[in-house]
Amino acid sequence: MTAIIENYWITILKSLAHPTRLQIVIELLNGTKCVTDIHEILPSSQANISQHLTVLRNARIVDFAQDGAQRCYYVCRPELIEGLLNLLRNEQPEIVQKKAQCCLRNREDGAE
Amino acid sequence: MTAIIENYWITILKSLAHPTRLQIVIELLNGTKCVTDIHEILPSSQANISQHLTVLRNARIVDFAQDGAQRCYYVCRPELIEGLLNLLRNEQPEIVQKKAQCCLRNREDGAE
DNA sequence: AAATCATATTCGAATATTCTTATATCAAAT
DNA sequence: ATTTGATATAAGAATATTCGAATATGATTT
Repeated sequence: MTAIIENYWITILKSLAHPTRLQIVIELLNGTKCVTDIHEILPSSQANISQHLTVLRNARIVDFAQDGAQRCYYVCRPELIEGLLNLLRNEQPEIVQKKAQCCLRNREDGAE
Repeated sequence: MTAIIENYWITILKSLAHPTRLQIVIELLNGTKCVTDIHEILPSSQANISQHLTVLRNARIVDFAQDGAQRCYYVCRPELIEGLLNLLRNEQPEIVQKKAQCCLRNREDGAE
């Protein structure tokens, strides 16, 4: 099983790796919101919120339903996003390996 | 339950949101490796690998055990990283909301 | 102590991201 | 048709990230 990295994994991770965008996503998990709603909750400008929503939409993390002049944004892959957030919330203790022998480079007794 | 974003969530997400770094982490999940090992697997320069390892280490995603002149790197929060990767691997279908009414802005009948 | 192997750091250029300002689009109401 | 409310886009400055080249550090061997 070779380690395959899909390009869109990077896209998803990049999209979430910004405070405002992560906050937007968290807010949307609590319920569909239009741009003005989000603008009222977060301290960013309307244009900036809109730009971030475009990034999230390109990453297929959010989508919207048009309602008149409004666009009601929602998280279109809630399981993925909630799963990621849950993992981040469950801060686990770090493993410490005191001694590790990772490879046999430069060892006389290196078998094979 | 307010939506709290921890700074280190962003740090973790940012660290993983780079092809080389994500690849490094995936390789390390398969077993501890020193810098030269990683250098032999990935197409980046030694200096660059080292730089990326520093980023991952600052995010507390990897750590190393010194073994002579070598540094054997390993993923120090494997549950977190494997969890994230598993979520990314399980591509889930996107939800489509045809009609959404996200807020009662500008509606006569808007109750409360 | 000099040479060598393994790894890290510094510097700087190239590139990408972010945010602000201004403007454009588009639907609904007047 | 004009205005208004809601949202998007364009342009550009400010900032951050990335990576190569050169060099430094530190452990091991000779």
